[in-house]
Amino acid sequence: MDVRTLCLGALMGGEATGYEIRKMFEDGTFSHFQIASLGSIYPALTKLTQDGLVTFVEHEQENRPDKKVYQLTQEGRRTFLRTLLQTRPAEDRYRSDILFMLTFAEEMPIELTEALIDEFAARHELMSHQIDPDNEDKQGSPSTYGRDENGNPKPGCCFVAGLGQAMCDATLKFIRENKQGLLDELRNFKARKP
Amino acid sequence: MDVRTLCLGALMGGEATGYEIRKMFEDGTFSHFQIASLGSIYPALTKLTQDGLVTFVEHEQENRPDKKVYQLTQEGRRTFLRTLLQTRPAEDRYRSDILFMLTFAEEMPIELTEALIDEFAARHELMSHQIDPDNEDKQGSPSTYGRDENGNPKPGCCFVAGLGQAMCDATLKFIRENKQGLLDELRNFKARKP
DNA sequence: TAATACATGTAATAAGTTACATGATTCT
DNA sequence: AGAATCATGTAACTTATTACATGTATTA
Repeated sequence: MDVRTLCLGALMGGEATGYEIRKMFEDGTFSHFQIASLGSIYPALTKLTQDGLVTFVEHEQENRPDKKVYQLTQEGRRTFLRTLLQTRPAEDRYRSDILFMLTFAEEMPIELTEALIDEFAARHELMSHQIDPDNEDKQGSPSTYGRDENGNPKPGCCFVAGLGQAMCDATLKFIRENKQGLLDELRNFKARKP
Repeated sequence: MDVRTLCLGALMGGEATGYEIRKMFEDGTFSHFQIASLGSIYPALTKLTQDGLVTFVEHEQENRPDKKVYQLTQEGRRTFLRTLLQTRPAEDRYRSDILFMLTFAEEMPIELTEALIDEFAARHELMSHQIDPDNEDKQGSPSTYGRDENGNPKPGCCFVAGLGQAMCDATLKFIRENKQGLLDELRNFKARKP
């Protein structure tokens, strides 16, 4: 799924600037299962504008670049919906340097192993927070996303959020239950053959 | 983590061909948290050979290209271990078209939603299988990986495999418990405003 | 004082994927 | 008969990342 489609999807929840769209992928609704950086979002929005799938209104600001608030056109909405129906979703891909490194735990100092596990846990704790739809630290954030016009949470979003939460919880639980065991094993392992 | 490092890691478990290394990322030990395609593995091995980090022995075969069995050099092993100690692991990144699409469940036919969920479940079921270290359909596979010279499973590998399994299980459990609920909600949702 | 948030945009670069090229054997 | 497995390798292409460019206001 290319960044253009991702942007269309992001705008399904209402108008937003490029900067705000990035936040959805960094912190917000989509953060745990899609990524898109500013360097790809801005060109994508330009392209979408040329193709008539989005329009923008320029809001002047003091001491800042003009803010461009993008919105789907009818054509854009239709296109996105069509894409949804026609696209065979690509394989999920998860890549984790930490897990790869932990595979070689025997070869590194135990402190490093522990640090890696702790970092893995910390990141998942953070993710768990970001997913939480009730978590509105983001006071007045652009997050109409995940909710419809009446402020009701959308079932699809809830389901996906719940799934993300479940994955995080499982990860954290596994670490709680197995970290010490691994570290002990590693100490034995190293004692036997130094 | 670039493909070269990934290849070095793959060879930490013993000798292997480029083709076999790909399998480790496709089906094997690393499949659930790293990816590497043949088009990137072969050039990486060539580069590593030039740099003296790996060597290969050519085994002639009938009716096939000669098989190149790669092996770490001492220098290669040292380099990998150093990388392990020095690398700040990059952020984990998970991307899932299916989850992205499911976010928009309200906008598509219920059958599609269900199909997407089922496919997501099926893929995780498969992954769960592939992770399972006891799963030796791969009779006599090159998988010395995850085990040391004596055939003992390596604690680090077990931990990572267990974690992957836990994530899969959590995902499957969540789907079992929430799929019907979502579909019902969607039916209500659509009944209210068609 | 340094970093972060806000705000957009471009361009060089890096990186990997897909497709092409070749070809026998085995499974379905 | 067709697909998949084994086996390597190259090259065109796509794609996104990183860095650059610019600048204020707020927070730590």
